[in-house]
Amino acid sequence: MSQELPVTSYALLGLLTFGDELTAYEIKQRADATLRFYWVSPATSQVYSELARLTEHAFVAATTRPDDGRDVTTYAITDEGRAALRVWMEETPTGFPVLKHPVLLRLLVGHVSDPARIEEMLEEYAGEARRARDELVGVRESLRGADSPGEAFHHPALVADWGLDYFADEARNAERTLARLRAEAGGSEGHEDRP
Amino acid sequence: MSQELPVTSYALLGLLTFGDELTAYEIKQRADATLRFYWVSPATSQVYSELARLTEHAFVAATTRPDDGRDVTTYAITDEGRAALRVWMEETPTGFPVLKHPVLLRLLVGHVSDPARIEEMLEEYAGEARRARDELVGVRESLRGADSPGEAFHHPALVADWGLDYFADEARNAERTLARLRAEAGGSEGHEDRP
DNA sequence: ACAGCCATGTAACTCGTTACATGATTAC
DNA sequence: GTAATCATGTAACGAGTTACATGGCTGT
Repeated sequence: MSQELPVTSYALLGLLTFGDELTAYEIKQRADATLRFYWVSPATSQVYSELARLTEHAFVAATTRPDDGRDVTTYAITDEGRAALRVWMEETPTGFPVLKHPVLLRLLVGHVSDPARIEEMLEEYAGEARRARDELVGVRESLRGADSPGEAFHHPALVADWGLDYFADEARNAERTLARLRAEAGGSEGHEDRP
Repeated sequence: MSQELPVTSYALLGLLTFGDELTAYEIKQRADATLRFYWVSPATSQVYSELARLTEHAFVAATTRPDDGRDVTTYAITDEGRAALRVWMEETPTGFPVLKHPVLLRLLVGHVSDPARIEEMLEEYAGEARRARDELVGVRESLRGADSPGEAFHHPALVADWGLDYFADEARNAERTLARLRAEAGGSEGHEDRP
């Protein structure tokens, strides 16, 4: 009954399945630390509105408690929420990944731009991919101790390992393409058939 | 003057830089054949509305010509369009790729689902990634003959080669993760410390 | 005769973003 | 005292989607 929620809703709901109760603010942080790499980094305002919707559906329960004078609201997943997440996982089609890759988009139309600019872009991107990988290494390390089969962070660890490979592959592809472009530029100045 | 267009606009504009003049319908097909893999597959209706906007900006020129009785409109990039594309390429930040990966999202919360369902999902995805790669092989083949440095499809060929690697890596990661899950399930039934 | 492709749009809607606003507590 | 972080939202907007509508031409 009702798989009519956007995927991001289920994603946020999923962040609450690790045994703790979080504020919207903390959920946003958790999303930035993990979801960001392979789904999205929802805007803070969206986190609040999705939580409001999840509360309406009774998939999460909000608890408002005074904390040092001010009121703080924490959210916990409910049994209905867990059931809904399970139904979504098992009965809705997974769908194929969507990749929005501005580097590849710009490379595609590289012939309208300065070759040096394209090379610069690839170099920058290789660096960014390596930095993203380094950040993920940090995430992966933080899972150690509870990442064995059956433990709480086993699946997140599998995801992180996949991500580590992905970013390494991206950096490698950027560097390989860069090397090809440089070899061409160096091999013959401007034109082909010049001995 | 005006980099205020959405990236998809420039993407469609870029599809018109390969020396031909296309109908909206054909642009949609070209997008489905190439852009789809690393940007988006815009809805047909969006192709029409983006082309209308690009025409307003004089980045493309529409030519309506009767063809077998009915009127057919083709679009060609203008000099202004080429200049705008170049400015966009060289003066706006490229941005980091956004990956919406439903397989990784579901794997992350795998502990709320049936393990068999997760394995099934990974198996399916590995197959889909291989099929996507096969389709890209077809695209890559179609570029042969004009893919050398300096030729029209050199950059698209670089992109396609990158994509071939990407999909192979995805299939490999899916299979590796699947193998890990199966090894765990087979190695010890349910719990850990049982000899 | 009918399905499928070619070709062109309009209308309604939703997801998600940016900008804005507020205020309290903590660290320097 | 002032900057950063914690915490919570509202409002306006834009990109992109689905659903709908139309009609001619092409192959069987």
